[in-house]
Amino acid sequence: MKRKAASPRKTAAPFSSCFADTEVLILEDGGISPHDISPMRAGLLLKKIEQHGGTAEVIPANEVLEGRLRAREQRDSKLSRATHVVLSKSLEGKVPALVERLRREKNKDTNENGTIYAPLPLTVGRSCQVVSPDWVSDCLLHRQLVDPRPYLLSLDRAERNEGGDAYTEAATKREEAAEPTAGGTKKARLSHPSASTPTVVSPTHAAIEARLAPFSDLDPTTRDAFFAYGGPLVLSKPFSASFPKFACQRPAPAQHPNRHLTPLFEDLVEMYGLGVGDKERETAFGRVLAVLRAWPWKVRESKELKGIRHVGGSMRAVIEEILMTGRCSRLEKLREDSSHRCLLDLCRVHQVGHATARKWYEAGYRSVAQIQADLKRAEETGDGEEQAGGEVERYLGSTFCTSQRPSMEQLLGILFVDEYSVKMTRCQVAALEGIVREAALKALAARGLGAETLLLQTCGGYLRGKALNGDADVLVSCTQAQGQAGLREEIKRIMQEDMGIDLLILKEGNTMGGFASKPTHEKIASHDNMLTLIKHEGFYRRLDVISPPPDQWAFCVLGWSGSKQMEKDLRDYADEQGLHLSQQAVFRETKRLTNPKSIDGVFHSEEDVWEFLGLKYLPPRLRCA
DNA sequence: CGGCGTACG
DNA sequence: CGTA
DNA sequence: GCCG
Repeated sequence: MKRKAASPRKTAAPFSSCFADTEVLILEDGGISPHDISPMRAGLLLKKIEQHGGTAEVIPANEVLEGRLRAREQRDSKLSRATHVVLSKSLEGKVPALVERLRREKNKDTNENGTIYAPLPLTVGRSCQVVSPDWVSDCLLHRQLVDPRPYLLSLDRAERNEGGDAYTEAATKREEAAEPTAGGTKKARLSHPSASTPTVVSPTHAAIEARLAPFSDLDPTTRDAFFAYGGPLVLSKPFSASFPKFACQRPAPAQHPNRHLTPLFEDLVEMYGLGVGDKERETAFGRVLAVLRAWPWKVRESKELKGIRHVGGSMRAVIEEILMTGRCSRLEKLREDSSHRCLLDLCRVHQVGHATARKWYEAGYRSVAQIQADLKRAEETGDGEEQAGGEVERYLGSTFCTSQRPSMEQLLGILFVDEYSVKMTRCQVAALEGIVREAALKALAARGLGAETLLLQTCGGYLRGKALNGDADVLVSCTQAQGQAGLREEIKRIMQEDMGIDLLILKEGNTMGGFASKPTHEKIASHDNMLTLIKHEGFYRRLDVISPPPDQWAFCVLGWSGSKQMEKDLRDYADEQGLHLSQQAVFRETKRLTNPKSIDGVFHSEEDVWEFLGLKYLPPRLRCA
């Protein structure tokens, strides 16, 4: 039964123009109590003001207090002057400092570091009124611009300290203009009708909007997706209490507000994993990194993260140091160690991790370049015989090859170390996908199967929307099982023989007949895959082609889409539900689930899998944890 | 204090 | 042990 | 390093 086409939205008339001609500057303070202006609340206020005909902008109060306003942020400002400034009660005591800072920022063009400040979007001391957020709520409630006087912040301290300046003169005038007996005191401290009932902006919808607000720099698609994601958010509790335990329960967009923290955590993960070789520490930092990538607003104090799973004392200490100094002494200490630097360099080679790098290091090799030099010597002193497609053999007599016995893959990794590090644009990944598609269509056509039976999806970072990718993970299958059998092998052959493509095969998996065994005694045909270097536009590109049977399609797409942390947490989460998730299927105890939906026993899409696990679906672009 | 994702080559 |  |  279809929905009425013209079903009017419940919120048919949510808009008014009560904020017309007002330009509101909201100072967000990062607090989470009902009286604070959390980023969530700030976003909500902003949205509401804009919906009702006004203009608004959110500025972090800390940045004003600390003089960290950036010229760029100011240039982007929609406001040339504010008619109202919204401050929380918790900042009331800081009003003098804020006023002072606002005036200073307004009057100077550069700070001590030479950073250029654009004029603040605030005409201090003119008609601008500093009010509590409840003014906004009450305007909304009455659908009109209410008298701001009861909501004015107390400026007595400001008056005392800053006597005679334009701001306090205006403030004084405002107070004089007010009924002399209003409240019986000049200190009209946030007293107003709804002071005892903290502004309730409760619907789930509002919560989602608010959670969305910090992501205003997201592209519209991601923004909409994030909007659609309800998430386990409870406004009545502190946000940290409703922050989900698992990465698969929270959206993590590529562009997130904590990029002042994540790059250093990425470095810590790499350093502990490859440099130090402490994989437990690596996972610990990786989990915190995932938290930061999903935290919906800019962390300003490490204590905001108190109580979040995986973020313990030493993690908060690291965060605090980065917030205070922009640096991480712990990481710097590790970087000073030259052995760590060498190990990281050696790990650039494909098929070389911490253990192999250490082995080579202990044998005296300090860099990839050094190994390349060794190989080059062998090439020059050797017979130099050219062997088509077999240049590797030329080096087999080198000191390095005889003493370290690198695998063929590693040798290729050394020779092509620069090519491996070159990333592809999305366009180039799409081109590789096109090549695989062409080969797959030919293979299917040869079996009398049409294009409509082709299943093809490029997963990995590409599917998550990454602009640059180190490889292309292309999944290929066929809705008809007989079309999938041997498909990957056929694609390889067509690419090499019919299309004349230069393919270096690094690895080929189960060319049929392999079975997954671990979680079940039931036999499940595993994926047919290959890892190759494909020459394209003059570069060798890493191309993975994976071909699962059609009934495993959804699990495979999910399993190859990442991020790594997302995959880990999906499995952890499944375990907690008494289930087992693999790239082939979901298992309960030891038996594969074949008929969970009691319809036809097939998971057709990623969505089906998420739903079965009891998870809100996260589109790939929100899996950047 | 054990465990940290998991299957595969 | 390294990779996805 | 953090959790159960």
